[in-house]
Amino acid sequence: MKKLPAQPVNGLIDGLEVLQELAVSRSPVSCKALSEKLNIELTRMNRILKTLDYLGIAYRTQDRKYKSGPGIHVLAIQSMLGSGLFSKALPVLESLQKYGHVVALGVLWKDTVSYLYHHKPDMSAYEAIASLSLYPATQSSIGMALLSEKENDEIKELYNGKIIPGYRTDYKNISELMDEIEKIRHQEYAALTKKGVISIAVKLGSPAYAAIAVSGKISANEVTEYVSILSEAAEKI
Amino acid sequence: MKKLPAQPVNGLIDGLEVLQELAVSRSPVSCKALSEKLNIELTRMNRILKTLDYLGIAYRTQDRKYKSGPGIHVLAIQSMLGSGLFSKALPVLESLQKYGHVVALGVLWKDTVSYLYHHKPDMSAYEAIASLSLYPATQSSIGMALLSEKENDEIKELYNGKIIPGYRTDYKNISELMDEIEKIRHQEYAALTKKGVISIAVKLGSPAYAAIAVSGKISANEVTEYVSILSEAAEKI
DNA sequence: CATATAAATTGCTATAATAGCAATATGAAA
DNA sequence: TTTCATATTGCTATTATAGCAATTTATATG
Repeated sequence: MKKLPAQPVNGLIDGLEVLQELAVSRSPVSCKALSEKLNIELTRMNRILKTLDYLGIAYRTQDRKYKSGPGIHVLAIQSMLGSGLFSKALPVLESLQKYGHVVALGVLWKDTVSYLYHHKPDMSAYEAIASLSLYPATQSSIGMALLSEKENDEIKELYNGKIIPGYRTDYKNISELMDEIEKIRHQEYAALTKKGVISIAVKLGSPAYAAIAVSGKISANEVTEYVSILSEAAEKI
Repeated sequence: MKKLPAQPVNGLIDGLEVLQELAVSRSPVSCKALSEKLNIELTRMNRILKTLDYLGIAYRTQDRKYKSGPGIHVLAIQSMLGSGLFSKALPVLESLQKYGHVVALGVLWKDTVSYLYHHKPDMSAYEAIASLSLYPATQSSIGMALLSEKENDEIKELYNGKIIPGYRTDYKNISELMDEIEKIRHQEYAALTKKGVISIAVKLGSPAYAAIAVSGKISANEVTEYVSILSEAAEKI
C-alpha cells in the first residue's frame, strides 16, 4: 500500500489532478468551470493553471480557457521512450496478430485499464495505436490480471461502496470479485468470457507493470495454448 | 510571453521537473542521485518522489529507486485522446506517404521538436510511431516553423548564450537565426536543406500547436507544390 | 465609442505548509 | 550479526499560501 511522505507536496497533488482533467477535456476549459468541477477554490485554481501554462504543460487560449499543452505530449513521449515499453512491445504484439484475434497491451490505472495498443483483426496498424482508450478493469482480462497483483486490502478499498462493472450489484460484489482474483492468482493468467468471446491475459514483468492479451472466439481447450503463447511473448518484452 | 501567476505553485514546478527526469531515465533512479542531478535538497526530493509514487505517476521499485509509473501513460493517453491530435492526424499523414518521402508530425518543446510521428519510406507503421524522438528545433523544419510563431524576445531568450545547432557559433548566431525566422514568417512555411535533402513544414492550427512535414530528395521547383499539399493536409487535421 | 458584466488575476495578511537539520528507520552487503 | 549507505521522519523557524476583497481584463451590447 503506497503511503504519502510525512509532508506531502500538496501543490503537486492538486496540480496533477487539474492536469488530468485538462487531459480528458475535449475542448478548452475555463478557470471557473474547472474550479467548480474539481471543487478547488477559484484563486488557487487560477494559480495552478497559470503555473501549468508557464511550464508549457497546459496552454491558455485566446479566450482565457485552458487545454493541455505541448509539454504533456513531450512528457508522454519521453516516458514511453524511457520505459522502452512501447518500442519493445510493438514488434512482439505484431507477431501475435497471425492468430487472427484481438491483441492488446495495457496498464492498470485505479479501476480502469489504459490500452496502449488494441488491435482487432483487419484493423490497420495506425488504428490499433490510435485507438487508445480506457476501460473498466473488472471487465478486461488485462485489468483483472493486473488487479490480482495488488494486496487484497487495496482491491477492497478501490471498490468499496462502488458498483463493480460485470459483478453482482449487492453487498456481496466484493467477495465475488475476490474469488475471481484468487482464481487468477492461482492460474497465473486471467481469462474472461463474454458473449462467446474469451479474453486471456498474462502479466509483463515482476512485479507486473503491464499486461498483454489475446481475445476472440477461442475454444475452451485452446486457452492453455494461448496462455503459453502469451507467456513466451511476455518473456520477449 | 508566458508569465507565472502572482503566487506560483512551487511544489508543482519542482514536481514536474522531477517527473520529466524520471521520464527520460532509461533505468530506475535513486532519490539521492536525483537530488544531486536536479540540485534539489534531499529531503524535498524524497517528498516529491513519494508523493508521485502515491499518485501512481511514479513507481518505487523494490530497491528503493524510482521510475515513471502507469499514471504517466494514462495521462499521455488521455491527453492524446483529449486533444484528438493523434487520431485525427494519423489517417492524413498516412495519405502523404504516397509521395515516397519522410512524413512527420511534431510539437515544439523549448529548443527541441518532439516527433509524435516520423515515417521514412519503407518503414512499417509501427516503426513510424514507435520511433518517437526528440530533435534540435533549429535543425528541423517543424521546429523552425513552430519557432517562428514565438515572439522575437522569447526566441532570443531561449537561445541566449547557447550554441544554436546548425548555426554559426559566434555572437552573430542569434541574428542569423532571426533572419531565418523572418524568412519563414514571410513565406508561411519552413524549408531546410541538408545534404541534398529538403524538408518542408507547415503549421497546424492558429495559433499553431504542432506542425507537419515532408522531407526527401525534393527539387527546388517542387517546393511550392509540397507546401500546397501539406497545407491541404493541415486543413484536414 | 462607452458602458455593463463576467471572469480572471492580484495584493494582502493570518494561517498553514514546508525547508532543512539531525535523528531514526530501512535495506543491502560483508 | 554488524556496518554502512540511503531513505525517511520529527521538529520548528521560516516561508509559502488560502482566500477575501479589490483590481484588471476581455467581451458583449447599445
